Amino acid sequence: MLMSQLYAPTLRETPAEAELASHRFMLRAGLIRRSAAGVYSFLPLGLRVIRKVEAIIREEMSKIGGQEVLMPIVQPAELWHATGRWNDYGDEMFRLVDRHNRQFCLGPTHEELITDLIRSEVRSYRQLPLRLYQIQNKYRDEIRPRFGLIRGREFIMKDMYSFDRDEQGLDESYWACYHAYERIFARCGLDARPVEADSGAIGGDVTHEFMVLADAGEDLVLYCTSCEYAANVERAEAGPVASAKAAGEQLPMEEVATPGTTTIQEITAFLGVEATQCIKTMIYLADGEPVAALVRGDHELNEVKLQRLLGCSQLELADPETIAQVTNAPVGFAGPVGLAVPIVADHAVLEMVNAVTGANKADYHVKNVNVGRDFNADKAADIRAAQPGDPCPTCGAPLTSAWGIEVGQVFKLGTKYSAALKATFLDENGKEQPLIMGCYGIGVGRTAAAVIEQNHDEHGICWPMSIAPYHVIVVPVSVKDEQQWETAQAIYKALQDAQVEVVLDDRDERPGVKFKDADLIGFPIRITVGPKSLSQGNVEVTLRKTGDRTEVPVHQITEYVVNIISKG
RNA sequence: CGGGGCGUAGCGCAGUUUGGCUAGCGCGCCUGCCUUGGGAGCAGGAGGCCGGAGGUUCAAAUCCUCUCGCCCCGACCA
Repeated sequence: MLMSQLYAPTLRETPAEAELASHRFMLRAGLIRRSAAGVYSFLPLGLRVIRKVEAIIREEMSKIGGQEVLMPIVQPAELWHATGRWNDYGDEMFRLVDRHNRQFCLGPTHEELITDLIRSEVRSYRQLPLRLYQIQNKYRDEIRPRFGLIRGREFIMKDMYSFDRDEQGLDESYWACYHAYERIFARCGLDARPVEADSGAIGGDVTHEFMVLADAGEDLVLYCTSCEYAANVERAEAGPVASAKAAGEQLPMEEVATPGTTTIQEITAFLGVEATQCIKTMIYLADGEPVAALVRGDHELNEVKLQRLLGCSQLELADPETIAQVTNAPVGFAGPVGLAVPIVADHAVLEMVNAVTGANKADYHVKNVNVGRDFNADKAADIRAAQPGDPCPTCGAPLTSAWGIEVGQVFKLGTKYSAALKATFLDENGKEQPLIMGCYGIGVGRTAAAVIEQNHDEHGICWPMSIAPYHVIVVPVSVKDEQQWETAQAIYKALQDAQVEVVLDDRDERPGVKFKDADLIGFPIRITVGPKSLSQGNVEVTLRKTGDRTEVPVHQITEYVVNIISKG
């Protein structure tokens, strides 16, 4: 490909919309252009990268017996009604109505479709296991699309669905895919790590997310530095805390005036106590029913854990009116003593002695509150967010935290969809059983973006060889110099003949312009054909990632480059 | 959805507070000259319904009303 013909409109300045490195460089290097919020076109260079990521995915899916299918983006509402997700998905689903007033959605995912697709054909255990996958656009009307391809409303996703006869089969499918994902991300040049995760609306109980650790990540990951434990903060178990019970005698409860102090920070300053002595009481509405959740003052409540514990489909902080009704006080003075709604307490709260908490009375708190004597929790559970420094649930060493970009997730779904859609098979005994399902997604565009987050410098992208849009760019310092131009063309042709993906920068530009564009786009190898080296019969090979420069004789250049590429 | 901000040339922005002649600047683009190892220089040039609609006014990018779009923070999220 000639640079003068390549549709890669590079930008000198960064468009105002972009903040993250991946977003900035994808725009500046001419990989993508925005069409609407969270909706992008892929230009030739961007598409080449996407296709390479997809090719790696296809190879690895194929290795574990995955067969590719293509399913509709437009999906009928009935299937979604059958699983209840037409409602559960809420505003995140793009919905449309046809001329006959029939309802459809743009598929945010394909569990319903795939289950419908196989349920009439798969009849026998002899047809199992079955692993089907698709790579295609999916649609989610995100509340806030951002960061370019990292959180779009239209995005390319690979999803594999597995169908097995029993739990053991599911386990095999799950771990086969888990290991395929490790290979896929490694081949894309990513440092990705699997972490335990929450399964959210999609259902299921066992699940791992593959996280690319990067400051730009949207998920907080807690991991252990001395063992393999790693988990999304939504899921991370909070270990036990030191009990205060032995430390002190229970003192008589005492009401104190605390005018205008509604936050833990204000209370600790006003009363001169530690946050660890305070009980934070939050009133939630679980499917509309009020419930009080207690955590220690220095802890954060984990809503995902609370929701899972309560088994509700909607969980939100109660509005001020409800709080006033439940606690007889304005927001900021809630406490468990004498409260008439169900109380859920974090384990750490049960270990507290002589705690400070709201008095359920405007401008008052109570001191020396003790569990068992002054109030009882209806449920005690792990409902706080684990935090850095907490003991690892596996080995007890302190946990560390980091931000992660979720590039893939594997789920054991079980029978949620097969039961709802009556996808069954006959086992060896002729007995009808629901198929046991798993699903396994990879965000393709997001993976490419994550690669840039981990592989860039101030000048631009540093593509790993495996997914670089082209391997090599040949840059003659001056195309007007006959010897340089002839040599550059000869090298270009020789590399093409050797199946190298190469671009020749044939533009009559000053060298600085060509070098800047080469760095921005991120060709892993640059061959500079200039007067200095050429007088020695050499050209200069520069590696984008390391900046290493090597003089190579013109007649050896093809072999030299092919060798670098084959090493990845 | 709540809070904040922005829509003026392909990109980045000024001008809007205090209405006034032909709407500017840098980059990019086109032509010519010149230059060729890290985004050169000179000269000439093209490109705008100032997001859209309505209103006020002798006069609107500028004031008013409505609307559409985008960005950031939060809530939310396979």
